[in-house]
Amino acid sequence: MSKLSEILKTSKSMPIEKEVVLNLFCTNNFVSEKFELFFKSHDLTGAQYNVLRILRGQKGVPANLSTIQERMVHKNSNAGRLIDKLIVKGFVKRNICENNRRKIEVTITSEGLDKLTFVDPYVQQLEEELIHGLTEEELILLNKLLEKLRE
Amino acid sequence: MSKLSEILKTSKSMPIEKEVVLNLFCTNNFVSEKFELFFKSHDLTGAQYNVLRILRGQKGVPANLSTIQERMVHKNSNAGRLIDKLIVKGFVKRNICENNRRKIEVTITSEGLDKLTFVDPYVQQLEEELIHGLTEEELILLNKLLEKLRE
DNA sequence: TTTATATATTTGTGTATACAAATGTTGTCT
DNA sequence: AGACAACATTTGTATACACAAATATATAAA
Repeated sequence: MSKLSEILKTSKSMPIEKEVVLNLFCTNNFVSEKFELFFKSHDLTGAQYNVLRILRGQKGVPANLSTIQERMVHKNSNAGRLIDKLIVKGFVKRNICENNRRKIEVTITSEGLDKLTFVDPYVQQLEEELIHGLTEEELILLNKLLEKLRE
Repeated sequence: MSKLSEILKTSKSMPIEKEVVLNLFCTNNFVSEKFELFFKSHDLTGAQYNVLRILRGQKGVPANLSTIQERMVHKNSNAGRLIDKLIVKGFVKRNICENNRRKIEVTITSEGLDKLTFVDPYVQQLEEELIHGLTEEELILLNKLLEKLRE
């Protein structure tokens, strides 16, 4: 089920630019599904996991909502409500910033850090599994081509 | 804003497998955003456009919901409610199948066909714009690598 | 014919996304 | 100080997605 024509259940050929767009879409779906399935089994979503990683990267320095929002890969999702869910799960805490009471300071809790250290190796394993068919050179090339597409 | 480190606003290096996954995600976002923005300006969504194309491909032969569902790139979305919206817009019509009254026969209307023929050239233009930075060989290579990732 | 099973679609519901408007806070200009 | 714009976050709302349950029809078995 890996070839594009099998996914689209069509025998028609199409211009290469359309093929690239559809291939990108399908491959992203394929990868995202695996990740979301995995995260779900750990009561997380991909976006939540990424926010936790951003907060860990702060090394204790609190981050406010707008910085979290702009660092998120999932640009669309609403950082505020996402943080609320992580608070309920006990993985982050929030305080109003003393110097600027408009801002909110978000920090990862030790439970959040524990969750990350527990989950991280499995994430890496999944990443390795996903790209196992490609050689080092192919991966470098793929990165280069994907980046070039965004220029 | 095309380099991954700029998007993630981080200077950290990361293992290549993580980079590939994030790059895939970001490039797909980049491309999808452009398409959805375009479709929105024509009162369509990407999924709706794809369904219309599937129906045109039927060349008059009605398609039932489950076939539409399995041919859709957007596997997650609900073909039934999506078709309802296209009916409201007048682009498709539905009938109960005479031979098997469980099934629903969906066909594209002439308004739907008109919409497609109007929109199609702009879609192609957008596709060409998106991939303009890559040579023919690079596109072929990218397709190959994306497909290999799904194996 | 009744019962059971498979198929095709519809509906319901909780969650997520997209975007606009509202709220509260700070800084600036007069 | 008062008015006003800029900023950070929250809330509202319409739409979309994901998944389970319900409905309706057809097929097969007893």
